[in-house]
Amino acid sequence: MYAECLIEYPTKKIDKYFTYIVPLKLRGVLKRGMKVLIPFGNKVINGFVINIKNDFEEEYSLKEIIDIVDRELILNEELMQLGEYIKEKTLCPLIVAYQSMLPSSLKIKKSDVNYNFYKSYLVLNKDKEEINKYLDNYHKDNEQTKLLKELLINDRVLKKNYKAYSIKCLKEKDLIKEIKEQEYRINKDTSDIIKNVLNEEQEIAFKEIINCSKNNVFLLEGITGSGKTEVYLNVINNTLNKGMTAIMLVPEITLTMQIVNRFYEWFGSKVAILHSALSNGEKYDEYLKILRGEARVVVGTRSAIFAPLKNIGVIIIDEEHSDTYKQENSPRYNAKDIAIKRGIYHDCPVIFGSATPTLETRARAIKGVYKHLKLTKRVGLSNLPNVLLVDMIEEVKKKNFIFSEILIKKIKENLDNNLQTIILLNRRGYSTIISCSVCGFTYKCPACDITLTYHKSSNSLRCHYCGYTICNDSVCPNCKENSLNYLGIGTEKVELELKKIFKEARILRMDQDTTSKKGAHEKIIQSFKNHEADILIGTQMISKGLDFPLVTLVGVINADNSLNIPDFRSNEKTFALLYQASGRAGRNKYNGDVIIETYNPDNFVLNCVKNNDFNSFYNYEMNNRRMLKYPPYYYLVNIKIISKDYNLALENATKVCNYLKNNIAKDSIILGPTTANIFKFNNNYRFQIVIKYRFDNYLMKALKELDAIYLNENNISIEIDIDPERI
DNA sequence: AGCACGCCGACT
DNA sequence: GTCGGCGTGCTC
Repeated sequence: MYAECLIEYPTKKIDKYFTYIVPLKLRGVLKRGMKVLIPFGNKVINGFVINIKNDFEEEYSLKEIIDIVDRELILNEELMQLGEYIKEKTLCPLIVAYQSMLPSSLKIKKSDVNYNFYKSYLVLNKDKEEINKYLDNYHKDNEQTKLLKELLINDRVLKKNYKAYSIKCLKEKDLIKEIKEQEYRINKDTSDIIKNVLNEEQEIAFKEIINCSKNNVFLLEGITGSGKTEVYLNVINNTLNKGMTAIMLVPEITLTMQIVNRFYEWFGSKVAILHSALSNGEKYDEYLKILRGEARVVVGTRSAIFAPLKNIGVIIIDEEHSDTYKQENSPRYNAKDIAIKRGIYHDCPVIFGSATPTLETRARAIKGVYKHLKLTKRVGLSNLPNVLLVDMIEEVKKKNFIFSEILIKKIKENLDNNLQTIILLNRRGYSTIISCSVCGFTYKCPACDITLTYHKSSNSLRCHYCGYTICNDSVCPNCKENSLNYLGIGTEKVELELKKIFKEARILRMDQDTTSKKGAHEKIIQSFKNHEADILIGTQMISKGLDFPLVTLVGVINADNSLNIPDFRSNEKTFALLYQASGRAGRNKYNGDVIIETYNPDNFVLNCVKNNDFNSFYNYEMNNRRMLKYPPYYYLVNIKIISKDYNLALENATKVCNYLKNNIAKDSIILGPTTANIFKFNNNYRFQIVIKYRFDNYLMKALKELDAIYLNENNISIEIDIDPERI
């Protein structure tokens, strides 16, 4: 008996099957989809079984499989096929597709790590009568007595609650023994909660979804605060009651703990969570719960779409517009595509939910490809906030460089009324450009092509792409003058300036710099929620799905920031960011205000935010996309040609371009080569070519061939991103 | 990916 | 004469 295996190395050079002999002891046990330990070259590595067959025709001298890594861990047939699909669609090595499905990836070298988690308990080794007799003769009032008495009442006690010495004595007397039981690290119970009655719109959406048990994709378009989560919870509840299972994806778990806790309240231990912030042990536990069928609802981030659930009854993608659903490295899959693929396999509904869906999704909903469900009313008493655009050109004339008059006035009002304020600025650090006013020198990262950001708290200059850090010595390194200017505003500066203006205000800042430690997110959010601070300053991470009842004011500093990013989605991203941020204001009985500071108060996108008008934005941007031939009218492929050698990169970019011109459909558009968005990154020069196409029967073949050409090149590499999130 | 093998340059 | 550079090719 023989097994065809993939090798754990995630490279295209070795993306093929290797045949091994199945030893007698594993016959009948070894299955397709299992991780195995195999000799390869002169090393022992992990492999992954693709096929088991009875004969082999090759002339190799075969080696034997050493062992199965984990007998419980096995990829089912659906996921095995899904792996092939991902390889085909994203041009990744097959093993990479499977690695992204498994919890602790195949890459882990120490294959002897046992992730099973045990707790040790103590139990009686004699019957209770004998123990009582023993206690009658043993009169000391020590821990041993206490332990025995405890065990007469409870069947077992936790070992760690007692001293090793006492345990040792009792063991020697043969009175107690130790047992081990496997435990899950995460264990939640349902709690009695008020399950809100659905309003009319929610009820309609709920009914539509549950009455269509077949495969259908829904867009649940609901404004912020309209209670999409309640619809999800009811749909999932209904699915579980039918004996089926459910997956729900969220953009980032740490910021969505409020939703996860709702899931625990409703479904308790039936919920498994999967995301990257879990420890390897926790991941393993949650994965086992799913494999064993104990967890029937999976909540998680992108890769949770591969949860090995059987009999899936619904798949939900919350905040559908989030860019986190697209993986930015190999395999470059989009969880939304996988959701649709799995939805077809299980013939179950797929729900995309958002207040600001992507144009692609909304266009499909309007065309009738997806079913369009709408929630237009905010739940409870809350009203939509008033949005004000402030012209910063006028403010600068009044020497207000960061905060406009009206923003300061409103913050003050909020402080006086004991209400909370959120300030959004999509740039971290203190100052984003440091340049010399004498010689014009500007600090740049030596490995990347961007300016360094000044961080005042650590007095350092940092590259936000590669992490390069140097100490700031306050003089221009070029002309040695003490003439450095600190331009461009970051969250750190906003915090310090606000502290100067409002000396008694309690201010929190949430950005990558203040949330690098595990649990820091939750701590800041909880603290703000408990009203331990008046003002929360942060980057876009504060705009997502958070619900703070006392926040009545949201201020946006330099809203133009994200409009000016050179990407076809920058309008869409800006609208979503500002619209979602606005949704943080006035989620309760208070009315909310949103103040957006901009140098372009006439900008159409910003005015759509002001008018809370997604429809106008949609029509405007669809028109842009149609004219510029972008999605949803055209599909995109982004090809990057990367080398440490500038000339080599440029030369090959031109070659690739010519190759494409000769090998793909004539009506497909080839743009470039141009410099990539981050032209130089980690000392690599990056050129890119963008393909826009509608139907192209030659494209995939050409891309595969291109990939193969660069396989054996050493100083140059190529990256192909099909349906890129940004270009 | 990792490693061995192999063929040319500058050193104790 | 040897140590070591990294180009090439193989791993069931």
